[in-house]
Amino acid sequence: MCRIDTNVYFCVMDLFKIYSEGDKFFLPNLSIDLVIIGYRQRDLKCLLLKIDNKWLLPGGYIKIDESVKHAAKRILKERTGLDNQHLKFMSVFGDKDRQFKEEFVAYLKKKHLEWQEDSWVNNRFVTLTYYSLVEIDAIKPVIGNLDEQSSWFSFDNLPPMWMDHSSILTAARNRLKEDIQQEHLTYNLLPDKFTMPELHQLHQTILGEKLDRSRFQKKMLSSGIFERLPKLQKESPGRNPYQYCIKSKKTNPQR
Amino acid sequence: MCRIDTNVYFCVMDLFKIYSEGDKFFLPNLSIDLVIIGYRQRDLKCLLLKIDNKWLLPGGYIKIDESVKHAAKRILKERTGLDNQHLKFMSVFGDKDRQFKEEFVAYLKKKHLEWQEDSWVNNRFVTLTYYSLVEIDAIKPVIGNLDEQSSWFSFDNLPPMWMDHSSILTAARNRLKEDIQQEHLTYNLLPDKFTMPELHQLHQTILGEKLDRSRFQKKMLSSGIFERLPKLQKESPGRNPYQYCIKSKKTNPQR
DNA sequence: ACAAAAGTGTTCAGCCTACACCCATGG
DNA sequence: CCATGGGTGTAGGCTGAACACTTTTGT
Repeated sequence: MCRIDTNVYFCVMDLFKIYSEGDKFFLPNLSIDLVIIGYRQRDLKCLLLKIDNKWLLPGGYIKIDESVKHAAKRILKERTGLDNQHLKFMSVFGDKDRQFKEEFVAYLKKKHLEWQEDSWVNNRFVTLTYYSLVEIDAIKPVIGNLDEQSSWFSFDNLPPMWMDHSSILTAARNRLKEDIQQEHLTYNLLPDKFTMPELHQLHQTILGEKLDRSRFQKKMLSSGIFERLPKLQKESPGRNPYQYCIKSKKTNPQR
Repeated sequence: MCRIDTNVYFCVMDLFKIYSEGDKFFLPNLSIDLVIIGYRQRDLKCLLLKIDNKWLLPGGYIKIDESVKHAAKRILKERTGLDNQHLKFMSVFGDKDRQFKEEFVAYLKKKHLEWQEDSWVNNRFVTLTYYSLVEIDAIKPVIGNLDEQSSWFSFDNLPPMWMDHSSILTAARNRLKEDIQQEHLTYNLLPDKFTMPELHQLHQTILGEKLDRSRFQKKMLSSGIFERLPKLQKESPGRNPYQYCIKSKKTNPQR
């Protein structure tokens, strides 16, 4: 058993060591990829990292003495800086040729890292994907020591991506559409206080269709998970909406 | 790349080789476990294998040059003898201490197999679980070279099981309950020709509650996936039910 | 003919839908 | 006081629930 604190690990070990000996600390054929989803200006966005002019999902590996779920939470925390974010398992991507090998060769050479034919990163990886709904303004994206840049992209305007990460994004986008019909989870995308018109617009964006305003409001309120706050006194032209918060967040605060 | 036909592999390699060198052919920390579900005499059953007085789910490993999905299908075929069975991904079990090690020690010693501390089977395994709905009478369970016996068990009367396989079964039982509310897949548990009363009883068994006969029938027929056949002419006391088959099975036969 | 079991119809309630109306606020 | 936009009410239609009724067949 090798217990290694992730922070220590990422600071102390150099890249070479990660790539040559990572399989001593991580399960060698499994990875985790996260689709971190945010919402701003009527647009669904996801957080991506840049390596060598192509983008990829924030992800990581599962430590030998760590559960899969813990790994996913840890990676999410590493990337967003926050605990207790929404996190939901999506699916398994397990194609037989699913490996970075070909794509990484050029990049590693460029970085003057020795190309190791037998390095664990050349392995074929089965990846477990999760999606997480976050409030964009509450998190501060953290870039790792390989990534050059992190940025939010609209789902409608995605950049060129590594390997099969585009398909993972598409799957997440579709999955979210299905899930919100059953579960109330979209408030995770909004600040702690939000209005019904905001929530309404968010659902319309996710589903890509108009929703009846009246019915939407009644459906949401009948769920009983929202608590109305004193009305917003502000600068809008017409009547101002009430603000709402999530009841459970008060009794059992999430952040 | 080592391409090894599974049948050849299972016949030629001896147990010792599987357990000492399996990691040369399989992804070393991943397994697949199947909950194969059948239905007989108003009872939901699952297919289990016996090793050393404890039972376990039929399962297997993913070959290095094989997709996860293909592995699941292959394992299902190995165990049931049939292609194109229903198969649906369920979930990931990835606890950090998820390994057979402790439990296998006693058994391997009993079998006079040398206990190898560093054998790959001692690894911690993340398992990908699937469930499959099958027609009990159409399949002929195949036992592997380790299993002593295979048998169908009622979900209400499960035997002692290896590791966390009981929890996997419970998860599958609950998942099935949820899934049939959304999807029409239960016909997989019945023969190609079946009656509405049979389907009705099956749903009642799965859900564990009474369902209105009239409404059930109308709901099923309105889905449009069933095709009515000439009425059954047989030995029942009252009126005899129509038989139905699945339309898509005729145009696109599943077996 | 009657009992038993399958198939169909009827009624009622509740929910979804669409839209109209009311309310609060800024100009 | 009117335009703007949020909040609420209401009439019509659809679907689901409960149960009654009809049909078929063995005894």
